[in-house]
Amino acid sequence: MTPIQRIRDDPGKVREMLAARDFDAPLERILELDKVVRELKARKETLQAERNKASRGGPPSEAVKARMREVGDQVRTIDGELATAESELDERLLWIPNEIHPKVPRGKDEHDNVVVRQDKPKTLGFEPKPHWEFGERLGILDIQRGTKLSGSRFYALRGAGAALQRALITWMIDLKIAEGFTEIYPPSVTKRETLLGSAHLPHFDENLYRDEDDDVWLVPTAEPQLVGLHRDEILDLATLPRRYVAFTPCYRREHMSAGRDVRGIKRVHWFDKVEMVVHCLPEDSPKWLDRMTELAVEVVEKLELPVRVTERCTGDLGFTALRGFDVDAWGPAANEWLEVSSASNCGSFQAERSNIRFRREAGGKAEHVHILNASGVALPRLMIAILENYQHEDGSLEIPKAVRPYLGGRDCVRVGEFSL
RNA sequence: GGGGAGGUCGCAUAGCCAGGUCGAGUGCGGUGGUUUGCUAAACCACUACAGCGGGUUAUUCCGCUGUCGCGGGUUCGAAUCCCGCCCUCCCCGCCA
Repeated sequence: MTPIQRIRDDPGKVREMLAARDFDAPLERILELDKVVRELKARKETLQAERNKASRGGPPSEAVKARMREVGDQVRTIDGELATAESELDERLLWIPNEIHPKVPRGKDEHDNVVVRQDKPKTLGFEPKPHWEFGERLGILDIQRGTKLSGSRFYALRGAGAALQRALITWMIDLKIAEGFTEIYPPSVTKRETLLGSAHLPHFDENLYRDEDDDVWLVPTAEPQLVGLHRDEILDLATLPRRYVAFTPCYRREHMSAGRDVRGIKRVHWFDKVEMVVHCLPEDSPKWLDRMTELAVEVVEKLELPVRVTERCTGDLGFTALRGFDVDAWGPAANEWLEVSSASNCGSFQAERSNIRFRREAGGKAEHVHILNASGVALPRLMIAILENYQHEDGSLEIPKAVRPYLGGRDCVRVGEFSL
């Protein structure tokens, strides 16, 4: 159901949803605009019906022409009012978040998320160094020069550090391909329309980089591209579920989090991510949420890193999600759980905005698909977890067994191999 | 960047140059039916979507409006004329 349908249908329910998400929207104003728009349309259509009738069949008399000139003027007047009301209505509706699944735990922010699973943090037997210190000493992470090149919150990987990340990307994509996902390599630059479809616009607006001249935007994740792939399409039932995996760079301005996580590479303006998106039948989306969460967990587990899975509460759910889980890896030096993936069931929300449908049977009515996304997973935090869990006291880094085949068999990065 | 062609109902096309029952013809595909031992073929019918209103509210139904890449304009009336934009194809140039 689209936002306006939901509001007409049960404004109280929408109000509850807004409160649960700690969001605000002028529902009264929206209902008023909706009413105005409908009335104006009704009046306009009556006039148009009269005009169509008169112009059917051939040249009308001068008297009729004169009358129709009047009708035309009236239509133009209504069009003006309609444009004003409709644009305000449309704009306001874009700011209505998705519904909330009834099972979602209520809560204010991430502190109220519910732990579903939590491994024991690994102990190293010595005091682990933070990833930035460890990585720079080993010569595989160069934050200073990244900053020199591009500013704060940028970094460069060096030598085996760069190779490790590249290996992780390939390995993670291969895991998804083995699960039946199709790899996509989409542009990392996109259009306004695509971002409106995935609902990154308008509410994520201030976190996005853009080029004003050409109205092109840098993607904050591959999600808008993997959703937008099927914009304005009716998907063949036999091709569902559509499972996609993509690697892209991701760009975020992070103006909202200025001052937070400033050290290291936990929160940066540009990072790499492997992302999954599934378009499926509505009845299958709960199952896919679980499955995609498992696929994110799989990555962390195969790297033999401690895993935590939490279910996001109402206040931390995000604009587009009905329900979602976060997957974290433990960082022993950071002494915190690092969010490496966020899995969301967006239901029909993005499919409605992107006009993506399917038919259950030939000639049947087209229904919106359900769309889900999950990171599979984000690289910087995975790199942090590896640097912190696999460091040795002598300053060398062990390479997790799972990615060794992707690094020509390399099992460690020795001290002295690389230097900044 | 310069020049040319073009974007029409799932696909392919007609209609545009001479504006008026053109929301739109034809072929293919699809759906239903007739015929048939079965299949094929043939024949017949149907075959976009959205919004609003009415009847029913389980499905079916009726009326109106809009949509011929998108947005404007001209006109009593636009798929058809004019302007802007987007996209595709071809040729030339330039850069990789």
